[in-house]
Amino acid sequence: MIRLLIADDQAMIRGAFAALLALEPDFEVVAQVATGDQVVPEALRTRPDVALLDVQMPSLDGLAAASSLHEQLPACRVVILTTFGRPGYLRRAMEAGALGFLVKDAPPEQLIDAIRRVHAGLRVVDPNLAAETLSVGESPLTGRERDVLSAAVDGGTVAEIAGRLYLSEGTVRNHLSSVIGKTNARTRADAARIATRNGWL
Amino acid sequence: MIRLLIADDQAMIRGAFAALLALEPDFEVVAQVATGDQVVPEALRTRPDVALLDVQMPSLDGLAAASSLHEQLPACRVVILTTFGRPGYLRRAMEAGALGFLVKDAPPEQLIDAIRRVHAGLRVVDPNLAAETLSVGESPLTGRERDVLSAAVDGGTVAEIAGRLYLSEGTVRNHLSSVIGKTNARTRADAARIATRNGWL
DNA sequence: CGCGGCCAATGACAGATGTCATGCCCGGAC
DNA sequence: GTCCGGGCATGACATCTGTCATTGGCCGCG
Repeated sequence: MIRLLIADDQAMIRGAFAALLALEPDFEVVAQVATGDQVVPEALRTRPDVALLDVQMPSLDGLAAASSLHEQLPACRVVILTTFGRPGYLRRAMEAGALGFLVKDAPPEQLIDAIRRVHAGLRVVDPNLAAETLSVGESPLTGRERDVLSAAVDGGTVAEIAGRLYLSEGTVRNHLSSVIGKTNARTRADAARIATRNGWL
Repeated sequence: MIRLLIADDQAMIRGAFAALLALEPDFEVVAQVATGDQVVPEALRTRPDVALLDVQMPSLDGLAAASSLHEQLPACRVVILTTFGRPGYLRRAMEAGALGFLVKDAPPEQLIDAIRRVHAGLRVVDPNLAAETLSVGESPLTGRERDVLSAAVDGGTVAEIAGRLYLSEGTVRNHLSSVIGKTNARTRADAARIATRNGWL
């Protein structure tokens, strides 16, 4: 019997996954949580064999939750599940100690299969995404560049970003210029789009 | 017995919903499709009582699929299901003849309940979203403004947008300026964000 | 018919943005 | 120790953006 924990912020999806997985005779869903910070406490209480974590969750995302879970309960294997197949996510998931990484548009059998494999200690990664991750490479952005770009995604002006980060406008412009160069973007908005798509933010 | 059609581009979600709904003794999932353009043909073949349509689907979105389904098979009630509770979606869903509108972070029981109610001919709408829709109001954008803003979302320059739409740069700037004013945004990127959030694109 | 709205375009202007050169400080690598 | 890269800043520059006034053509409506 494989004991499962499901973490996803969307209740309907969570319930649907639980229903899907409960159909398997050797699966048992022992916990469901909606936020990242509930993962570790609930896992310590219910001792699942495998944790299914969505990347997008409020208060603590699935990747961060994975790493603290891996640290505090190494016996529990982690499968990361996400809507968006972003290269950076996969890289971070691996660094966080996850064994499995799936995108939600794969067929359900693949999830079921992945859970069994991961439970057996094997790694399971979407092959297309793995290839893309290798081709995209790591984020070329420095820490500060990432900060500045993150502050720019909501469409604010340079002055606002500078104010928010306590920097001079010139410095913000320099960082943004550097980011635009590194991402081969044409404008700051384009750079934000590219960095987001690659999971660099 | 309520016969169901499920349309969602993400196979895993589709399968999970199917599993969840099949647990109900009076539900029967008779069709699953991945794209909007498959909805009508499949519905004509399988004659479902209720169609569950996701908004985000390739080639034809759930809202467009809803309206042609409503036209060609009025007996089939439509429930729109979406990840993003955007006011504009709800408005368009109602115009397309949908009876139900739910966001995916509602609990699963609500979906089950909604299907039964919709099957009985009742309307089911998320109350929070309904309130927000009323407060946000209709899109203030003219057709051309929407075109220009849509072409601007990917972060291109004015020159690129002008080229793509066969307009002069000045005209594009005028439209963008108008959009920025109407959305109370500070920059074009901000306007794009606001319009997207409201489902105006 | 005239009015108003949408669309397209032009010209002009202030201000924002992206780029570049240059300088300083710091910490880690050699 | 020196060297180098990251972070921060300044100043200068060309260009791009956002705004405004104005013009004209094209509907649709009273």
